Amino acid sequence: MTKDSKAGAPVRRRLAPAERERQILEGAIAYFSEAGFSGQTRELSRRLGITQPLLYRYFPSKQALVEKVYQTVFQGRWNPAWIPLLQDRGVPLRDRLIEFYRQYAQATYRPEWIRIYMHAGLSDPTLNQRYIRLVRRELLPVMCAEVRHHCGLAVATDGPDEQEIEFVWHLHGGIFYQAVRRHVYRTRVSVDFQTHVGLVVDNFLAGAQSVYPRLLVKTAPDP
Amino acid sequence: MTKDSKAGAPVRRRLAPAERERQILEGAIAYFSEAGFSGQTRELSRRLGITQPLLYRYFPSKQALVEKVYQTVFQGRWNPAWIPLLQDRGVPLRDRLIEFYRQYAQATYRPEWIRIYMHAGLSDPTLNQRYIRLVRRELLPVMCAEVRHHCGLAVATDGPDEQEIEFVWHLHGGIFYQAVRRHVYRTRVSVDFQTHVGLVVDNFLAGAQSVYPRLLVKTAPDP
DNA sequence: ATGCTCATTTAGCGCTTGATCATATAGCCT
DNA sequence: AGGCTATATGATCAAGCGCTAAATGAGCAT
Repeated sequence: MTKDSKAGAPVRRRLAPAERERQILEGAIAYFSEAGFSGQTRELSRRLGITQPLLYRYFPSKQALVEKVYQTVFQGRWNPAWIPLLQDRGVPLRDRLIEFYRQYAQATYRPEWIRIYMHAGLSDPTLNQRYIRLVRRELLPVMCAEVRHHCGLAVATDGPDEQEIEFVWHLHGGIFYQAVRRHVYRTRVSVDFQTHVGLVVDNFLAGAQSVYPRLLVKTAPDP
Repeated sequence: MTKDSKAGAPVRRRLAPAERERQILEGAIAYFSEAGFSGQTRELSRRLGITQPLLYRYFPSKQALVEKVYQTVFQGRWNPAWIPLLQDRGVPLRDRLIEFYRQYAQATYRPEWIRIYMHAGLSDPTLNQRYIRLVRRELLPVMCAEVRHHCGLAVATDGPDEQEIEFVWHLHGGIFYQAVRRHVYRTRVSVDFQTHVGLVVDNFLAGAQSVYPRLLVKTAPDP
């Protein structure tokens, strides 16, 4: 029986500070995405195989660690190149949308992203509101414009109205909610994501041909 | 200066047990839907204007109170009459779907329902999985069948396949997610719900005409 | 091998939490 | 008015929380 074969003698491993910090942050993302931000530092340290006070050598407080988790998970996942991708009219709109959602899903439809996003929304939705403003300002107007063009309609000079925004948001939210079912409710979603997106995008675009003109009645009243 | 003008002397009100229990339960629903189930019994009692030990006269433990909250919020909000409503082919399918979502929204798209549902999903998704099984078993197959009929296609005898279910779930989830944006992220949704549902339902049905036949290729391969 | 440095642990403080029990008093019955 | 009942409160416990400070020892330079 060696010295550390029993629980009494822990294995003390000395890591380079940068490496240890990275490890703690990674563990914190995994743990807080499961337990939420009311998860305890002791349980986090237990999962990391370190003692709890060690966390405080690398992060001044739990709050600071939590904010670092936010930063790490949500920073740099938005790709500005998605906008020109969606605007490239040399490619059929359906293909642009499908390719966009392939990339967008890869960036954000991940367990940590989705779960931390929902945890944040329930405790303090400031982050979500900021993200939604981003989507609402950068992404949705572009989608509106491209759908209009796809339907052979003029693009409004003063931008889309609320009804139109909500209309494309239904597409966006419906796809996102599949990820919520998968990663929050942990239900099995046994269809291929790409195939599914292809179907709902085609459904959306085909339906838009007949619905979109009616949607615009208010913004452009018949003469 | 009267006896209870200062904080030192609380107003002790003696209620009928049934009334007090009802009041605590109502307050617990409001509080836990905001703070989540990691909310504290002391804060709950403070909001109710009672002392914390009094909670334990009516509920044996916090866990028991939480479970009563679950029961109260989710029990009896599902209306079996929705199924025959959706199957009534004397009414156009678009009108059936719009009326269904009007009633469904009134029953479930409420702040407490949505928020507690999401809180539950993140901490222990058992409840959500049960609810989703209900939707998946009772609601979605009916919607699939009615959409098929609406598109002039034969209804599959062995029920819809996964791809088809996910397809109608996109409609369902997209509408639900608008309620999540409203009640979880607390963003303003400044369109009329009925008008919005009308648009996305029409969009869905119009698109289905062209997409649904392709969707069924796998279940009914061409001879 | 030996000593030094600082990453890591052990011990523990102050506070909050869910839960308990004895005490006090509101409100009905007579 | 006076007494009884049981609703409500005050005091408090044990466990768990974020966080701190001193002791320890792993791993490098020499």
